[in-house]
Amino acid sequence: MPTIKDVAREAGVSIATVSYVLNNKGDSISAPTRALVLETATRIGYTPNVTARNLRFSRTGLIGYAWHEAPSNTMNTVLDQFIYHLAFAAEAEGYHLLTFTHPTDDPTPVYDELIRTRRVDAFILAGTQEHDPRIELLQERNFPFACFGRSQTDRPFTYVDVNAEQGVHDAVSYFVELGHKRIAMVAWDHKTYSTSLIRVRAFQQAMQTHGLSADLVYYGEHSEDTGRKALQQWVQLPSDEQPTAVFAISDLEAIGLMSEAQEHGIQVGEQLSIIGFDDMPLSQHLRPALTTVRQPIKQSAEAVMENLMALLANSDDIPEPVMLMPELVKRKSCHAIP
Amino acid sequence: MPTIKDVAREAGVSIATVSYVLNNKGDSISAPTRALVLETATRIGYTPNVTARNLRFSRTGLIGYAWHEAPSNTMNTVLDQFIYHLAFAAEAEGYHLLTFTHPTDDPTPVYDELIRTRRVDAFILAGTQEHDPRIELLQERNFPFACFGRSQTDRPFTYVDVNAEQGVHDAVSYFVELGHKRIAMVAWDHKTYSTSLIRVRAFQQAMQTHGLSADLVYYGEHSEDTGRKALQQWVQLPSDEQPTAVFAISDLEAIGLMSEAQEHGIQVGEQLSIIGFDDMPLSQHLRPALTTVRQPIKQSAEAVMENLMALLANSDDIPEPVMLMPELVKRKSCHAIP
DNA sequence: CTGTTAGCGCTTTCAC
DNA sequence: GTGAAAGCGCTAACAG
Repeated sequence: MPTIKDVAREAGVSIATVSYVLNNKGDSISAPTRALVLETATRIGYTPNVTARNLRFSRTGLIGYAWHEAPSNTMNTVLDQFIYHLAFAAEAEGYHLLTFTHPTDDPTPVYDELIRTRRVDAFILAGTQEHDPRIELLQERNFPFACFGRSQTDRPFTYVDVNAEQGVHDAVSYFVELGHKRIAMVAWDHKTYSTSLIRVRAFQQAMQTHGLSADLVYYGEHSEDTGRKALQQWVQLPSDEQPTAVFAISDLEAIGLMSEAQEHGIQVGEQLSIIGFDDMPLSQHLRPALTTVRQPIKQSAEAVMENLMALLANSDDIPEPVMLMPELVKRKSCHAIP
Repeated sequence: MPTIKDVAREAGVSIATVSYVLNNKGDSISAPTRALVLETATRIGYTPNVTARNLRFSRTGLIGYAWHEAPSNTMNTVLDQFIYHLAFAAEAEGYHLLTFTHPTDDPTPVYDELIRTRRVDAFILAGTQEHDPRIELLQERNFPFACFGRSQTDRPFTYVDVNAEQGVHDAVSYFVELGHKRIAMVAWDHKTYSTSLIRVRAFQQAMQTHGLSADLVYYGEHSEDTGRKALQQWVQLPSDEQPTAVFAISDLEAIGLMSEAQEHGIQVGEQLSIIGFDDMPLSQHLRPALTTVRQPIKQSAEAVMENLMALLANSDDIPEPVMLMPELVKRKSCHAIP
């Protein structure tokens, strides 16, 4: 592999000159020399060694991103999409993503190691927790990072999040417009998912706004089965207490809900309206096609990168949080009360 | 951030000594000096700069892996799982994954650039095509790589693949055991997916082995809808020509098939047996739970890394291809012919 | 046993 | 206009 030295030798100039030409620096290179260097470089197929450059500038061109756990059994499509768009957005800015994994219960050592070895220039965090030890670490180390998802912290930090409250509100309002009064929700256990807390609160608030009671909330883990169990429970209720509409915290739960309802002979749509959250790729293909709150994942990824770039350009001033609006995608799983 | 110089100064020794101690080289460092250096290093919090080390060794500790396209609309769970396990396997070997994207139609320039800039030490390719331009490029450049998936090439290369033939054979044999004779298949267009060709051929072969005709093969793109369309077509057939069992090239098509069948009032399992391929996380939750051919994704990722490590250790001898066995996971979507 | 030094490939200040 | 040389942080011959 040719180095800058080879180019210099071939062109009969010094390595400094080659560097100047290639970087358009030192505006005092004669046109002929410049042309000669350029020609020689392409001729012998020279490309700068990125590691050497990195050493010089003490940067890496890498952004660290941790894998969310165990995609083997849970189907975390949102983050799958996020990382893909993130990779794109990073490349648009001349960066690459360095992906890594860490134990669920103790993520910080890996972050610390990556910082200490100067393996990456910054981190992007997704799936942030209410009190996220990673954020604390990064703030303490004064290391650049941007988040997808909010968190409780003492010091401000830059993040992008989806206005789930708005999405939940839209979903509930839509149900109400259709004449529903008994509206239930399937949620996750708060302990494990802070996202759930936000959405449940938004649900309660929205219901209250419409003068409805939010007493039908079923809690479970993130799984298709949770939707099933919720329905099984509600089906036991006296018929006038049974929900006519259900808002599911994610499409996965909505799918479980749908199948279980169908097995109970309940017509989803006609007899039971369902709205999900996330707009999984599969959701539009369900029968009935699932009405759901779609998160703007691509825009989120782009916004996170944008924030990070701003931070990297000027580490003193932390970009303001960005809130993106979700969109209620109306399909066939909701009908009006006759 | 402290450097080796700082340690040397603090400990009152030369940087060479520090380096020796830290790398356990030059077995001639006195115990006291060694202890002193070690103590100083931890005291001032020294960690080697990985970029400097990389420059010295002309390595990067990075393995390039290209994102499969557009996870936004297709649900490519297999590769999603693969990359996750790959990240794990890479870290076990002291590497990290550098992920990148490229245009579908023209991947090679990005690979070329990554090679020329020496951004990565090797590549891992997944979703290999019949004639893969990436493989040609890497072979020509003499750059280390390992594949998940076979391909047609002049020169040998190292790869890991799942013995799809065996999986298809098991599926068909299972149908036959259950008494099925009219067995259909949903497949992908060959042009776009070489994987499909392999599975279709295996299907035809398996059918032939059992003395059955493989005339019921429906071709479509990789989508849930393809399963639906296949069923719609078969339903038109005279009843004695309709399939009693269907093998779907992937679970996604099986899901479409199932829903469509159910909408036609066909009892999946009892009246129509279905087997999928891949064992998507959702598949076990379907009703009936889907019988499917599970690919050993984790083992595949580990085997690919193992091959790559062997190649990196000795680039002269290309590790033999590895064939992993899939497993027929029997659930509820297949019943015996009465 | 430990230190001096060259060098990995590149950028940039300072001289000429 | 161009080149010599220092230096980014680290390793490893080679001296002593």
